[in-house]
Amino acid sequence: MDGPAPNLPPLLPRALRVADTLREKMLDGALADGEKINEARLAAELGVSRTPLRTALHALAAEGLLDYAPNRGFTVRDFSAELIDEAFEIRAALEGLACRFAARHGLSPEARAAAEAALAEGEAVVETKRCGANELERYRAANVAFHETILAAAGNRQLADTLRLVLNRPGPSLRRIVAFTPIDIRRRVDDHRRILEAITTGDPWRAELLMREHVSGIRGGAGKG
Amino acid sequence: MDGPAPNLPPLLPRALRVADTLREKMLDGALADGEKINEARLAAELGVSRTPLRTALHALAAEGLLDYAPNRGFTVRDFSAELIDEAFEIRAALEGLACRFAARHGLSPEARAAAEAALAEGEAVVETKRCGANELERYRAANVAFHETILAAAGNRQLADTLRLVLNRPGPSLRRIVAFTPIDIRRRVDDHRRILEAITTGDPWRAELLMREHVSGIRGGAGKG
DNA sequence: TCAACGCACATTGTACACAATCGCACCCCT
DNA sequence: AGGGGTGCGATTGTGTACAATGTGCGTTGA
Repeated sequence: MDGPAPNLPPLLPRALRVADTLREKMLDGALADGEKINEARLAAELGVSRTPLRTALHALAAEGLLDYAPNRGFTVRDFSAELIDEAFEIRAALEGLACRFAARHGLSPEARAAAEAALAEGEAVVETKRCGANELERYRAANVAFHETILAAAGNRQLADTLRLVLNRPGPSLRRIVAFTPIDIRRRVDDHRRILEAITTGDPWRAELLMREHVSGIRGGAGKG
Repeated sequence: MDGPAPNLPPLLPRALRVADTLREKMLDGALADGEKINEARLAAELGVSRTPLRTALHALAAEGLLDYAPNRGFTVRDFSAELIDEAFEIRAALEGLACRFAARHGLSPEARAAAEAALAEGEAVVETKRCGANELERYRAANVAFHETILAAAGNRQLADTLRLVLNRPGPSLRRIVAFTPIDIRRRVDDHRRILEAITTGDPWRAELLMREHVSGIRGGAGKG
């Protein structure tokens, strides 16, 4: 048996922790749009040296979250309203593609079970006819599970990576939870059912179309539906 | 008048030069798929210290060109045949989207002129009825110009960034120039004409569909058409 | 013989110091 | 007074030294 505190904490490299922290700050709006980043100050704030910070900054710039100008440093990219709309359309296109791939490959029994479970959970939330914080959180979790299941079933890592980049943007971020009416949730769950049906019946193009419409429909209403 | 050698070379940061160099190597296949990267050795080869090299590596990992495992370093991602097919479908979806945006916004007079010029150049190549290295290069340039014009006309930087990431992958890279028959070129130029027509007549969905088909059709034949 | 432990080497992660560049204000010249 | 050059402070880019972690091999004990 090992000592009282085994060998953990796993101690991820600082650069990764810093990158995550900065992503959070950007999603939370703690880093204002267009803000210039001072490496020395930010490094001091985060309690690390400039080296891992710079690693994180360059990675975030490559992800498209920061702007970088040689010898002039980094600035926070701004994601204003119209840009967010456009980001949703990109997300819709990519998730639609994922849906088509999933339908083409067919769902493994496990994937199908997971999708059904997520769907059932969503319908259970609808059944409550309520729309409090609790229901919202349950739906959000079920929704994320549904989308991730399909993305996994697409079996395309490039697509998954690309989509994740878009999802990390402030706009279509999963964490944007917005007020729903019960009707909104119902409609989205209905969407999910039809999408799953199209996938299981092996209708790739219909599956893609439905998913695209589904994601596009979110915008103008809310967060991740 | 300025001196014999003004103030140049512009001297981009080494990290950026290194990143470009590595991208080239990956496209040229000079870095084998799955190869593990030794920072010290590679830094010595490139004649820089590990610092800018690591910056470049992390950026490339964020772009999806490298795999990164904490404390275990970087490996070159492999892009085998089926992955390339899938990358083309991603590209098709994104370029289709760009096409729709361009059709929705409408083309500025300059953009339209540029697109027409690229198209005319392509048709001029077709007229030669030849398909040597010279014609191929002319068509390639015209093709790139056409696609870039539309992408620019889409006026969506997020989409442009996302697409550029996909284009930097070994598969759908612009630099993959493959042998064409004159008929291939003719068909692609015809595609271009119809796409441009759909854009100028303001038919966004048709424009998207045509572009998607156009890009999908490339695969199974060739490089960037 | 084999498994588990532990040491030593190789490789990656971080900090710090210094060089290069940029921005700005000041000064000089016309 | 205005335009341009110039030096200084601030910020970014790079090299290097060192700490932390992972990996492989040899040893040891049953």
